[in-house]
Amino acid sequence: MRIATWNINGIKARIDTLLRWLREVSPDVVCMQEIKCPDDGFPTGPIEELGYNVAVHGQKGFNGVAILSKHPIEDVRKGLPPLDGDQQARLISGLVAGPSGVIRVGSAYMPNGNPIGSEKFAYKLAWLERLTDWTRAELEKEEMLVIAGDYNVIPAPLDAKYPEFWVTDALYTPEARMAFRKLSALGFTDAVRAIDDRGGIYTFWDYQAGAWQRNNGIRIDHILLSPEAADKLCQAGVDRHVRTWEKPSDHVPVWVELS
DNA sequence: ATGGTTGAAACTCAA
Repeated sequence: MRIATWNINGIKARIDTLLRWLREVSPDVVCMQEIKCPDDGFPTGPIEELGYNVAVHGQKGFNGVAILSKHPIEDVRKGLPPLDGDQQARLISGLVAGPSGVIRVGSAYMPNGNPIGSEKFAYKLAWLERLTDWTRAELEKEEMLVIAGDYNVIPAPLDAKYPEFWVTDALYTPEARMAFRKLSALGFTDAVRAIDDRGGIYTFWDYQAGAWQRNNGIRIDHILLSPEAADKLCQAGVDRHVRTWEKPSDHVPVWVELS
């Protein structure tokens, strides 16, 4: 079964693009980020018409995550513990029973964290630590767990066309990269990296300064697999061609194929 | 040093 993640950058502005991609790829599960709408603003109708169930954790204007699934989504959990005082909608998870078995699938949108040293940067690092705490508890269940999303972290130099360009950016700070490594080290497999260890695989190109035309890209959207899920990893990749479509998101979909 | 772009929502912010 195919599980994908896509930072859509505004579901209302991108619904036709999403439907086109769903028809083309027909993934079993899609983790979405930056839907930028409240729950009742999500265009569930046309998505359900394509055979998907929908779970949404929305927010007006900013952030917002969702899960689409051809299989029923059970035990949906919204938000990242501790929930008190955190108004930002950046995590949703649910149990999906598909051809590969029962998987807890999480759609995660890590904070951007710029500029470095700001309150936002501190929130980013704290959020990654909270996610690490949450996943540590989940991993103890020794069940299939897939955390897919926009991590807003460039893990290594080969994950950027021009790494030196990013040294003053929160996405590439030693602190952010260390936090991502600490999360991964709990036992996750970075699916795309496990399949292909070469450079030049990017998931995001800025709208500005001709980043796409210059292939000035970075790999910040990741699919992390628990050991039980990694055992079933067959293939992984990036739907790069979607960036050539009209009115594209600045991110492209990333996917895994599990047996 | 600045500008370059986009979405959502509102006369600006976040990315």
